[in-house]
Amino acid sequence: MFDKKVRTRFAPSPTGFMHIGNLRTAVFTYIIARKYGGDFILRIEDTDLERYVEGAVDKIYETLRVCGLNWDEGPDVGGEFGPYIQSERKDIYIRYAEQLVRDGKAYYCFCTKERIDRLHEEQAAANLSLRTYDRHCRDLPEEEVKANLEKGIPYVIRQKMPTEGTTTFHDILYGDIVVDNTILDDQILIKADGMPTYNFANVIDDHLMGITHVVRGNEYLSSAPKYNLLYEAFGWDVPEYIHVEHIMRDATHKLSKRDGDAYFGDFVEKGFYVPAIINYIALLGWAPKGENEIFTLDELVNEFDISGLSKSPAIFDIQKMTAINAEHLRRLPHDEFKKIAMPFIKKTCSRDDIDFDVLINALQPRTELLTEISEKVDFIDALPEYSNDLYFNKKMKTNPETAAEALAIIKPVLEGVSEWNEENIHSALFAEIEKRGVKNGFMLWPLRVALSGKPLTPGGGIELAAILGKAETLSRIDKGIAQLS
RNA sequence: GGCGGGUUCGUCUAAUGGUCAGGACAAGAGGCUUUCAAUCUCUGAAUGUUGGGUUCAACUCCCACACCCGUCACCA
Repeated sequence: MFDKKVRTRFAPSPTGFMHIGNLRTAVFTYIIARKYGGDFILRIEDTDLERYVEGAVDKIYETLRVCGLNWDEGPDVGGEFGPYIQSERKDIYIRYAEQLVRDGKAYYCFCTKERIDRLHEEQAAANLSLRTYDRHCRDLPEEEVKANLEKGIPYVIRQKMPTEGTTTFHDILYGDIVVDNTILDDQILIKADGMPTYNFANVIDDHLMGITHVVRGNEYLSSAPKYNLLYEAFGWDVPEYIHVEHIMRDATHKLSKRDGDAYFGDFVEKGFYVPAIINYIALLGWAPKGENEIFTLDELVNEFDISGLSKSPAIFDIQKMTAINAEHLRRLPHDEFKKIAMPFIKKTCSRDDIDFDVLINALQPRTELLTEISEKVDFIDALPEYSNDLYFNKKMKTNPETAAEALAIIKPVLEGVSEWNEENIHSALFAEIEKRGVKNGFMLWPLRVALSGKPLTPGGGIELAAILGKAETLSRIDKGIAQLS
């Protein structure tokens, strides 16, 4: 299976944004190349002129780069098997198709689109289960072909399919798949506009570029046997195929653009951290050997094994993805998390005289999505209006009256803290708590409320005090006392 | 409809003839705690609610059936 250097390719069509299912295919493709010390090639399949979207190629580059899926050969970085954009390879395909015609394995077809449509309608009306081309031009006399060509009648090139027997196709995951040749259509190789069809261009390019492992979506499984016939016609070796199942929205629907969140960019916008996205989608349709499921891309390469790939569709679960995201964020070194979190903090917090390191420490274990951060720190700039009801806490046995008492005690204690840091605030407060023999919550719950005005905060009263600084802390305590009297 | 493929807790999956069918997310209960956060502990939850066969033994192999997905383009 790996007797020659592994070469894999990711071959997207520039028709829009990067779909998450497509990205997963890219991830698997990349991983296989890296895992076996091979090359990862990027090829742009733009043979459908009508569906081409301006800027889509740049989007592909950008997404792959952000994800760390670096390619060894491709349109922008070059390579010895270029060009890597199919529209620039037009002549190559035509040359190979014409070779097949000369060998009697393909033929010019002058049938109009209208004729084919009519044919299919008739077949449907006759309740035929098969709708194939009737091979009208398959055995046209040579003179007629020549005459038509000279007259400039538009044509396509079709492959002659065998009319009997079976074709066997092999997939690493699915094993041998055998189909009856009678169901095979004389497929079009070159379209009337001179562009190759996807099927044809794929075979030519994969062969010419020395691709050893083809990873692609499951939707190609049914048409796969046709490929073998093409390889056979040229006398080429067939690469290994790995078809991966779809990512589903639910049991009966694929994750599609209609769901609004099927694109890579959508997830980034929602606050997902890129390595976590990669990690999660890799887990959709693939399972590691051990019980750990948190991996960076490099770790995935290390951990990957084809036998872990699944043959059944996987339903996308945003909750699990969120959990994995949170875990990735938690594992980040302090400074790395700070770098990532800062832009989100800055969205609602303009102050820079606060203790960011304490804030980061409080935030890091509590962040599931990066976008939550902005809302979590919005009390720092200005204390929001809040209701005294927040001072009620059943478990802590606090209420507005006990809170007023507690804040009055806290104020002079904190005023006495000369070097303002988390540790000193903590020991000053706890000394007082011990002295008075009260519950921690008696003092700390009101402090947290007075400093934040929020029911939920990154950290408790001591951390908030450390973050806000002495002056701001004391001023907010005063505000709390005033509001309670 | 023909053809191809698939089917284990709600979800992702492990177990490729022998395990109390395991883990993670989610859910529920509890502990700790300065929060409804974080963390820890525990619980419930599945082999297609099908039917046959092979075998000492079937989630695993075979045959039906059911359901789901894909495909049948001058789209990829």
